[in-house]
Amino acid sequence: MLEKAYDPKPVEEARLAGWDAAKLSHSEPRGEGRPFTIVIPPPNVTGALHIGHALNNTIQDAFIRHQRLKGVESCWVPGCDHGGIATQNVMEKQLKAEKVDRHALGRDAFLERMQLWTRDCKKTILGQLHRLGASLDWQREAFTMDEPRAKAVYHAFKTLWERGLIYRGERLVNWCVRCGTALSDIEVEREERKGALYHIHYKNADGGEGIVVATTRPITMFGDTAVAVNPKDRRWKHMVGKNVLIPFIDRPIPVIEDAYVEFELGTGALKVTPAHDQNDFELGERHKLPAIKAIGPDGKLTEAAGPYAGLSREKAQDQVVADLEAQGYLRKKEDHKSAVQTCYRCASVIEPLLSLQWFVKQTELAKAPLKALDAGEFKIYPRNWEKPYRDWLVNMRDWCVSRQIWWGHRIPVWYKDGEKPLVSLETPGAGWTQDPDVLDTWFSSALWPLAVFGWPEKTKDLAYYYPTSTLVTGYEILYLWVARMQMMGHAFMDQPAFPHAVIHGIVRDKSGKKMSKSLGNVVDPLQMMDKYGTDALRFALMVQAHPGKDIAFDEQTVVSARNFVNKLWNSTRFVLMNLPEAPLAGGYKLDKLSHCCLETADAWILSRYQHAIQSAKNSLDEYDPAAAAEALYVFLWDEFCAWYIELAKGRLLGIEGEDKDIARTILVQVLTGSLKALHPIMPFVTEEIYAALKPYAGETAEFVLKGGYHKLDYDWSNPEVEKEMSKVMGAVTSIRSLRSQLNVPPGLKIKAVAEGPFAEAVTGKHRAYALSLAQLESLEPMNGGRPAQSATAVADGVTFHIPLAGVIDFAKERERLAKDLAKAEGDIEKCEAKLRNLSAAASAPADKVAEAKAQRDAALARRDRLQETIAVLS
RNA sequence: GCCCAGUUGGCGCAGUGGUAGCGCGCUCCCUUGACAUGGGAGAGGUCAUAGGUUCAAAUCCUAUACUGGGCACCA
Repeated sequence: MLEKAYDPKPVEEARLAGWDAAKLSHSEPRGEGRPFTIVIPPPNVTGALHIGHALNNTIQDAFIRHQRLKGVESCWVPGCDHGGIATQNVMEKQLKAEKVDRHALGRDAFLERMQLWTRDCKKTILGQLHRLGASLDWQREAFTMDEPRAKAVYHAFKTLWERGLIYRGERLVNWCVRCGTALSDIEVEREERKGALYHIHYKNADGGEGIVVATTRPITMFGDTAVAVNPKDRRWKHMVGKNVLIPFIDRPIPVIEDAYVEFELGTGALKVTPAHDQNDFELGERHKLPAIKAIGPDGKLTEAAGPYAGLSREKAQDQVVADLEAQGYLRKKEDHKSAVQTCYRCASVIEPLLSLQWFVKQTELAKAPLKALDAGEFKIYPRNWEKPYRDWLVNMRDWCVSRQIWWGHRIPVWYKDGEKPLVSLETPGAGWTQDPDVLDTWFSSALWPLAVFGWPEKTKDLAYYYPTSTLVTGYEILYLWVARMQMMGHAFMDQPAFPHAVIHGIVRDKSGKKMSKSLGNVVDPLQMMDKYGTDALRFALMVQAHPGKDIAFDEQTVVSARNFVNKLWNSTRFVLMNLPEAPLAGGYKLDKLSHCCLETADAWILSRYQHAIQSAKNSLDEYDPAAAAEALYVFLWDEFCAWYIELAKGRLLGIEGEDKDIARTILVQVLTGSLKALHPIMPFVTEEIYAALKPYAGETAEFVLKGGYHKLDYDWSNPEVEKEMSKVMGAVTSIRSLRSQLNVPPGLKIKAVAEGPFAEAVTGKHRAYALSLAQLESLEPMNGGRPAQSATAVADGVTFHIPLAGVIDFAKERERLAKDLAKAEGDIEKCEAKLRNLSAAASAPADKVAEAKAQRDAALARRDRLQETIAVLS
């Protein structure tokens, strides 16, 4: 016998051990037909997993288990990402705590420490995924920096180089002064900050009036190589062609014309700093202006800044502004808010810097993914993400892939004096030195769906599993990762890496704020699992995982999910309590029932069951986990437990016989089938229950996943019986409501007589249901007049009179009836409005009219009964 | 500036043309032999605003407001 309450811990441990021993989640190329394949978004080896990972991986696991239950060969590849800058930053923090400098340690020793860290971190992360129940193919674990993946990276680099898609050049890049490296355009975030706009006077070289420029960053003026004005701007026309002097250093620069300059902005005169601004850089190229670096990679001003050389950006800014003011250069200072760019890894201000870097050309690589998108060969769920994805592919600039850090794939390029750079996968011999930089971590991530299956080798795995089926990730890395995997997939395999991308939201805190360590509002998934069980956490996340939407995470949701798990557990306990100790040979099977023997409740629950299962499966097919979770929750709790189990109790308490076995069969089969449908979301408790139930269900599969979904070999859908049942439920509810509102003690059994068109059914066929669920002592059809001193419950098709002499408070009863009457009248009004509408229509749908009429008539009948009753009472 | 999403009871969210739903919370009653991690009964929304389409709009269209996000620009 099961325990009274579900205890997750021992069950989870035992089930995990069982699945592992059976290698349940391992896949090999086999059979005909396409497999269902997912590659995990590899978590960075920066620490432990957070609640967002729990969401991401639970969704994937649900999809994978769903496919396995459908009988599709399914493979989910685990692994981690080395995480480039992010991981190096973690290590640097550790070193800092130990007061060790990375450079003092040296590159090799540093990398050795990184390897050790990575080993531990991978263990932690994979352990957490395992505990979450993620049915990953553990034998396929990959790492973005292991041997096979390194081969893929080098091969990709070399191939792109040979195709002319990789080049090295001096370009303006986003430079993070703190991380000491270049970043790509999408690794930069923008935030609006308050600042000032400084109007600065540049004197004329030959002593004239000069010109006034406006800038937010005066310190860049030491890198100015021109001042530009609009050719149509008459205010400055006289200055064009003249030279002006940069304050303090008196370096002369020309005043030039360019249509890019706008009249209204600032003073209409733009200082041009090609080495520190993207637009200025382009302007400089048009006019063949030199680029002078005023700020170095260390964030300090260079020699070009004359007296200010060596000062940090911040200090120099204050000093320069003070001096400009003191010496009369500053003509005006106005408040100005401007967008500053910040590093997505360390949040420090980005410096646009001219530097020599490696780039991947994007225009060519974007063509195939664009075509695939337009052809519908690649779809993003929800679909509204397709447009931003498309826009990004169309507009992106070349991808800067070199990083001036140590942790990553070293760029496979070698230099030697007097020789052209050599792209080589091997050390080319004496005299050659390798490029010190490493590749952007996203370069290797982009190859992930290829590399995990052995590319560039033509492996059996690659042939079988590629392209993968579905990619599940958050919208924050749609460009950073998804788009690039598609580019690489097309570039190297002529196929998209996956036809579907499922984009989910991020997990926020209960009030909708983003979780962050500094806000202290992070939720630890392990803690949730410890407290409520893994199934509860999974269900709580899934029931809120509406496509593409963020989740406001409230621990209360996990509590109610835990309650649901317990409900499931206890309903199973109930079913088992009502089964004989020795299972029936072959089990209680639906196909042994003759349909004519089913009671209304049986036919009803089977119809609802079929509907719920189908709806859950469809929702998972459509990548809507929340809808699947919701459908099963409602069915199991509100229909199966609240009504069917209660309705079946009568037969289960009765004598042995066919009736009892039918009830048992339906309980066993519906429960078994439902828990299978729930298994993708809550694998542990469903596996445990399945083990207890399967001898009775006549099943022999070792695990839920092995047996697959219940096969429905008969169409149980039955709208008629559903309608009938809802009338029964309405009748029961009307009596319960009466009892509650008139304060009839719950234990007190009462007598009732029934009248109306549905009274015969209620007092006959459905009598037992009404007696037990409404706590009735007796229920008879009304003969003659209504009983004296009685209260009245009016439901659709049936009116109950319940003698309550001595118990009833007639004032309360009148109040109650008046309320019901008002409701009935409201309903009538709504129905008639609808009927007026429909009859006014040229082509009123006949079924809609009939439906509305039936609704109105039911409401009318209820009103009449209520009016009669009220008349009798007054 | 352009684009996208959201705006539904106290809170968090479903609901793509036909009488407003769920979870949590709240009120009252109940330890009846699966479950108090439970059961029953209730209270509580003119579905952001203004127009429009339609016999009929939370649902479709247009505009506005607010919130969030993406992109671009910012001298």
